[in-house]
Order: sequence, then structure tokens, then C-alpha cells
Amino acid sequence: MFWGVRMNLKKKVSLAVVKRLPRYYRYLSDLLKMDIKRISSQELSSRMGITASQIRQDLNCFGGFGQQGYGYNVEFLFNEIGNILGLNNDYHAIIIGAGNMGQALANYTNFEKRGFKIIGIFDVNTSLVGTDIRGIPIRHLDELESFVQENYVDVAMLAVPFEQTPIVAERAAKLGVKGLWNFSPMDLKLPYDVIIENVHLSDGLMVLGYKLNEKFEFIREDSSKGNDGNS
Amino acid sequence: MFWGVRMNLKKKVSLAVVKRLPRYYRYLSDLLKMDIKRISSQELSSRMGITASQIRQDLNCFGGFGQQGYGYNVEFLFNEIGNILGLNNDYHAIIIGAGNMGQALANYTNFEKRGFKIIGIFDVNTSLVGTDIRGIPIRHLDELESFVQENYVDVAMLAVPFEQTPIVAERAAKLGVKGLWNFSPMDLKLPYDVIIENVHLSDGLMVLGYKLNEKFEFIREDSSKGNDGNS
DNA sequence: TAGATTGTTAATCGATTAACAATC
DNA sequence: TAGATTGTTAATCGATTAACAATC
Repeated sequence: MFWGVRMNLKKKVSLAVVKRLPRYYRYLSDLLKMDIKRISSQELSSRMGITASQIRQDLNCFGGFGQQGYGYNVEFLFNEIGNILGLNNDYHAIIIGAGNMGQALANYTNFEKRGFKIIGIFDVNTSLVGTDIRGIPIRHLDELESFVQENYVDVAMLAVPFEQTPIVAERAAKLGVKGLWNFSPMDLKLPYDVIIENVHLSDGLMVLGYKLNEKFEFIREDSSKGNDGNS
Repeated sequence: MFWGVRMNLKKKVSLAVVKRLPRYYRYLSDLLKMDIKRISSQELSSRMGITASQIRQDLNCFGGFGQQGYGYNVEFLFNEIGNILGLNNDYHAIIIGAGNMGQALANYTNFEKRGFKIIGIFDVNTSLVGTDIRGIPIRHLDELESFVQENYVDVAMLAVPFEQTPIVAERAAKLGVKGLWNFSPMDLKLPYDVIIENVHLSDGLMVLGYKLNEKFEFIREDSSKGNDGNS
């Protein structure tokens, strides 16, 4: 018996761990800026507010990045996590919808540092079409098909009105886009081989509301609550 | 021995459950729109892609909303979850930063349906100050202190540049704002009694990148990867 | 009543934490 | 070498799932 297809035996890393990686990356970036060369799991633990044990467990899902008696080399670990997250992958992304949210995304230069290059923006608003954001031209949505066929597009960021979202999502998926980043408050599902991340901003706001309630025992002046017919 | 202060004995509901509530709320809202009057945990389970058992467990953290042999009344459950999330709490919110993201937030009318009313927008850009978004005037950031003292403000949504974020966050917290919703890619921490929710959009994008890599085995044409000095 | 489906307890699974031998 | 700190196994904790008695 010999090794099968490369790395198919590795146990799949849990999503809980993967979701923590960007946070590690952020803290390591801060350490780099502060010119800190090495860090122990203990020290990182106290900065991040998670246990040292968890840090070591998490990192060891991907390999032994540290050194006994020394800790972790900040720059090395930073680069390794960057690699794991695929930050030098040079993904090509487009933004569909050039309203406020689409423009905010287009202006968020950080995405490029994270390996996502925005190569096109699309909208139906003819007064926007022809203009550009940071040099990226805004095209009419009608050009979506031809553009994606002529340019390699990995990811579409969807910042269109709620009702339009499933429609443009399907168009993008049909064209072979591999990932969708959806900002409409719905759980987008498609019968295509595409990875979908739903953002759900207002869900987060509602959780904030819940926490406020819990902590400060709100119920503001109980103003005309109406209680209209709850069974 | 008798009952202590009201409901201080209830076991604290775990954050995992609370985070699922907005999603239940969304699905129930959809059911209402489709004029579906009642739903069993089984049926909801298949729609949402989680187990019926989990649905019943989750809901029973807050009380028995269903009826044996019948299921759940959609409208009743919808309203109950809305109450739990404090959607009729009439929170007063302000937006600090009227750039693209701030404007996107200001135009997102859904927040009002979720119990958050935006009563003010602040920026330092004098060409924006004096204008308004959906009738909400944009004020100069200098007016923040006087405005918050004169108007009840529960939550500040922070959509300012990275470097400004800790500064305006501290100003808001000092003024007694109870919740902060932070859109800068940092873990905001403050020595005040304030609840902070950090959004971290690009963290989500990086997780999408990781999943793309995992599924499609990326490594695009290995274009001039440079490999500049990783250790 | 019989059938359906909840509320709730018990079993399982997975993730976090603790502990410690390996080793730099 | 002695001290420090990792990598990793084992123990604990919490969350999810299964099962079923209660009951509409």
C-alpha cells in the first residue's frame, strides 16, 4: 500500500478553525507592524483573548509552525497563514451593483491585499455606466456575459437590490463563476457548483440588539407597543 | 426559599442559539409572505437545512411556542422571535462616517424594520455636511457630543477610516452610547461599559477564498509567485 | 379516538481545554 | 545543561442529535 492522491488523507480542518485564521492573520500583521519578531502561544493568547491551547491546536491543523522553547516567528507564521488562506492566489472578482454598497466594496482596497483583484463593476444605471471607480470601469449589466467569457472571473460580489439578487446570482453561476459573495438578506441557494457566502449584515445588528437587551434590560418607555393580535 | 429577582434563574441562552434567531426570523417572514399559516419543525427543518431537533431545542430556550400534533403558528412564532430579538425596541442609532459604507448603511431601510432608527449621520467632509440621506441630516463630527447629549442614542455605527475608528469609538462610548457596530477590520476594545460588534467583511471574503481553494484546488497558473523570503 | 408533533431527557458528537512528554 | 514552549494526547465541556413520553 502506498500514498494515494496527494493530501487526500489529511483530516478536513473544521470550519470553526478556518474562521479563526483571518483573525490570527490580523493579529500577526499588527505584531509585524510593532516590529515584534517572535511570539509564544501564551503571549498571543493574552492579546487575542483565546486560550494558548486553542492557538496551538489550530495552528497544528496545518503543520508545526513553531519551535519548542522559542515560540513562533511572527513573519513566518504570518506568511504561512496567508498561504493557507490563499492570499497570493490572485483571484479575479467582479462587483455586480454599483450602488452605495457596491461602491463601498470597490473602494475597499484591502481586498486586493487579500488576494482578490476587482476587474469589473456592473450596473443597470446608465448614468453610472461609463464612469469608473479607482480606474475600474462600470459596465452595463448587459455586458456581463461577454465580459465573463472574455475575462477569467472567479468571484462575483453581489450588491444589487434584494429582488434582483437571485437573478444575477444565477446568471453569474451559469457563466462558471466559482464563488458568490452575497450581501442581500437571503440564503442564496443555486443548483450550480458554486460556493456561496451570505453576509447578512442585519443579522449581526439583531444580535447586537439582543445583547443590548440582555445587558441593559431595555424596554424603552414601553411606547404604544400595540401588541396587535399575537394569537 | 422563594423566587429571586425575576428571571435571574433562567439559564443563559448560548450565543450559538441567539445567532440562529435572525435566520429563523427570516424564514418565518418568507413563510408569512407565502401565506403559510402553520409549520412543523420537520418541514422547517427541510427548508432551512438544519435538524428538526435543533429547531425545537432552540425555540424551547425561550418557551413553548408550538402545539403538539399541530406544529407552530407561523405568525405567532414570527412575532415571538421578533420580541426576543427586541425588534420593537425602537433603538436610536447614529452613523459615524458618511462615505460609501456609511451611505450604504443609511440607505438600508431594513434596519428600521429591525427596530433600529437612524437619527443622525456624522462626517468631517464639509461638502457632505448640511446635505441629507433619506431626510436624515449629515452633521459635522464636531457636533457629535452636543447631539448625543441632547438626543437619546443607543447605538453608533462606525463607518470611518481605519485609523479614525478607535478615536471616534472612544468618543461615542464616553458619551454613554451602549452599543457600537464597527466596520473597520480591527477588534475594537474599549474600557467602557459598551457592547461592541465587529463586522470584519474581509474575514468573510478570506473564508470564501479558503473554500474556493479547498474545492477547486486553485493555484492559478502559478504566475510569478515570487516566494519572497518566507523564512 | 388515532395520528401527529411537540417539549424534554438522554446519547452522541465535536470542539475546547488541560496536561505533559518531546525538544529546541 | 536548564528553562521554555511547542506538538500532541487525553479529559472536559458544550452543542447537536436522537428518542420518546406527553398531549393536542
